Amino acid sequence: MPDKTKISKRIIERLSEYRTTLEEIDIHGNRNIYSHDLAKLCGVTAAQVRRDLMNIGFSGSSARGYDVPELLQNVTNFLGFGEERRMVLVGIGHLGRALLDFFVDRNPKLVLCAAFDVNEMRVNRVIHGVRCYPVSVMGEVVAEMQAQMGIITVPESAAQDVASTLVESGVTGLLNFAPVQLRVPSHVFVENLNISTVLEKVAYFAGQSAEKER
Amino acid sequence: MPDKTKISKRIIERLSEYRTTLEEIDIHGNRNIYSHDLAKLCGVTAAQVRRDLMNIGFSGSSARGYDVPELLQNVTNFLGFGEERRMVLVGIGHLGRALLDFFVDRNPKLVLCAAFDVNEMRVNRVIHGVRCYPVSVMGEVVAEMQAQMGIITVPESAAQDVASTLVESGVTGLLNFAPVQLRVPSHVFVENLNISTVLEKVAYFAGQSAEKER
DNA sequence: GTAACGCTGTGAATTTTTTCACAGTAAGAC
DNA sequence: GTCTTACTGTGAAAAAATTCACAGCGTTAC
Repeated sequence: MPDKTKISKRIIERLSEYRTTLEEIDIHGNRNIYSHDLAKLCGVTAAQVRRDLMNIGFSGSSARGYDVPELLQNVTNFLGFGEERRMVLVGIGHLGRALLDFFVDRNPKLVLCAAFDVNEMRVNRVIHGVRCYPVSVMGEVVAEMQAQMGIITVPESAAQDVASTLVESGVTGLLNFAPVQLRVPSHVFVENLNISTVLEKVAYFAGQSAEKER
Repeated sequence: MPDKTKISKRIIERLSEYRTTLEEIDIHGNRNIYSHDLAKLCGVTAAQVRRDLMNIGFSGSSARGYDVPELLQNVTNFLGFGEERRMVLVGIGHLGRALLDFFVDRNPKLVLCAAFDVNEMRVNRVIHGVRCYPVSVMGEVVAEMQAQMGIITVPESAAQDVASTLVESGVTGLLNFAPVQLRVPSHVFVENLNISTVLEKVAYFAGQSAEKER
């Protein structure tokens, strides 16, 4: 494990992208890759790639670039996928179901181990291999399974309660789709993903471009 | 329209969040808000809020803070929601459907006006008020409707073709869920939203927190 | 052998983003 | 009226992120 220096969110995002890309390159059988090429595939600059890899203490060769399998291994370990991570999903609406669907055949070290919903119609069954429970047993099940992460796709009004319960049960990372600022202890990491915000951003810049075009 | 200075992605994201929050505050009937309070609701600092509003040329009062309806109006206009924006969705899988669902009762100026899919089973009908077409007519329909934005939720292998067709038909902003770097002309804005990347980020920091706890 | 090439690793410079800190101001108390 | 208070607007400082630019090196060509 390289070092514990504080690594920023931005760098982690890029490392994750490098990892996904490297997996594909590895499958294709390419043994080496230059910073320049990896950069292009990920939409960043070559200097950025080199700097990021420097940050996690990985070195390449000046003639052959980076060894793909070795780098993949290193990035994977750095991100903590050496061991299995368990997570749960709360809220089995359309978005929740899309996520359940999404997990089929994804990162095998990120395991979605349970899903919860208040609606009785949606629980006590298995969707895409994931068992669905009523929220009433959420705290208990999460603690028992030692899940580390929670994905929140419930309506805004329920999000804070869900978050609190998850945190009490040992969860230290949340991905929150509800458009509300969650209050959690400082040791818990929260990533907010507000679809409206993302769309409005695209709308703004789409407008800018359209303006320039005229 | 305030000014032409280059405004960064980061600022636009925050403005969008302020906007959503202000709408709720407005509905609640509060007429004024301090930078400090808006900041807390959005998870940023007060100085940040003041700086951002300064960037779009909005001023408050030293005694009453910001006038809520006026600020909401200003931010809305700045983001370009004075007029209607049309967008289309390509890929009516689980994620696409979740997004169709999501749009019910959202920003009334961001109109999802059509959806497309290759699968014949999914088209020629109306889902949540949105008409679904086969991709074969996509270019034609998009151009006719003058859609400005496209949301791509097709598999990785089809994403580039879809993007190219959309751009040819006049789209200048893309929200891309496929884990691939799209090649588009420089006047087109692309926002990539890779769920895997977001999750891996949460996993990393959840791990860090869990480690600290021990 | 040695020359030429094109890569990495990385200090240093630059640019961008965020925070600090305080002058200026309007409202309310009295 | 004057005093107090708590806010905004904003230069300036600080911090963070990115890019530059080049020394140093392994490989290949000849």
